[in-house]
Amino acid sequence: MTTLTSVLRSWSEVFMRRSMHDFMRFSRQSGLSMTQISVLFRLHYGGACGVSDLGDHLGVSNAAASQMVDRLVGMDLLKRSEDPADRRVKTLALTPKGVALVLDSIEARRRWMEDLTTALAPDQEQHIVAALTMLTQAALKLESDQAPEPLSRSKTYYP
Amino acid sequence: MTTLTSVLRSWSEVFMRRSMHDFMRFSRQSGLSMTQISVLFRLHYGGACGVSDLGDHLGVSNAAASQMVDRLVGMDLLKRSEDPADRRVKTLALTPKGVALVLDSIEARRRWMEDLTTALAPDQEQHIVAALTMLTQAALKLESDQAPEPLSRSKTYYP
DNA sequence: TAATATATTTCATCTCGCTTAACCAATAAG
DNA sequence: CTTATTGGTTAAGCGAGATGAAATATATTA
Repeated sequence: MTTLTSVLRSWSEVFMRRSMHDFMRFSRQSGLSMTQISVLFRLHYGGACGVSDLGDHLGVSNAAASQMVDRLVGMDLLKRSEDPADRRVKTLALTPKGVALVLDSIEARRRWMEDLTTALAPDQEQHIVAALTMLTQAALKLESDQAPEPLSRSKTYYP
Repeated sequence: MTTLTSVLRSWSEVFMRRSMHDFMRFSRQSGLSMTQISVLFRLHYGGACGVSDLGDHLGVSNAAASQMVDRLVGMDLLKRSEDPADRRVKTLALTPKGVALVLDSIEARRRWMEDLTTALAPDQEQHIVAALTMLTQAALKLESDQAPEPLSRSKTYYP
């Protein structure tokens, strides 16, 4: 029998395999650790921030965050600049090279989805759109139901 | 307009957020690194194997694999035993504690899917089952089309 | 102004995971 | 039987990433 649960499991298996595979490839090609990638995506999606914000985000001491930033700056992926409003804080932002790296990764995923789309018959599309919409909304509802408290630092960003 | 691509992106966002969140939580709670988790899942899904098989799987030297195994044995998650057929090889297998850890993680994912299922109206189910089936098959087809060569060591296992 | 709090960096030190090289034991090949 | 070859471990050393404690510079508060 094909219950929703089993179909869902099959789908997430193939989807996860793909995602993980892409992630690993990205990590190897760029030579970046998971943490470093997380920092880049945090800055891309979450916008510029200070060193200790990053520390909070990663769940790590300020000293560790500072050193992490230092390495990324050394790779020309991040730049540090003084916040004119409060000259204690160093505003962190992606360099053009950093942005390019992030966009490449996003593009790879987009391309896969595009390919997937073309692998489907046009008359299948409509049903799938409807189904995925429902599924996404159900998942979002679950998310808000199950996390009445803030997800706090676990707000992870990924390629 | 809601193209399939955009729906797919929304879905993968929420799905990935969930998966990553679970993964990170598992990693923190168990105190295990990504590599260590990968080893446990490799043994769970792939069955017992020798030290160098593990090294191949992880893409590292035998020495590194041996040390990794040593740490996991120290945590009572793996056990080493001599293969009676070829006494050079040490057969690796999960201990009960190791199995329990893996099963916990699998169970968490299963529960989420279960919850997701119940968050859907029963009359939606049928459509979603059909849609996901199509989607999964399309993705699998893509997979086999795009990887005529063996994916080799990239055969990752995940929680 | 003086005292205190905040943001970041630096330093010494630790652990993890990796590498290469040397090594031992068991098996396979000549 | 001798000589590779193979599977695994050990040792020395490296770099990443973490920590706590101390240092520095800027803001805030009493």
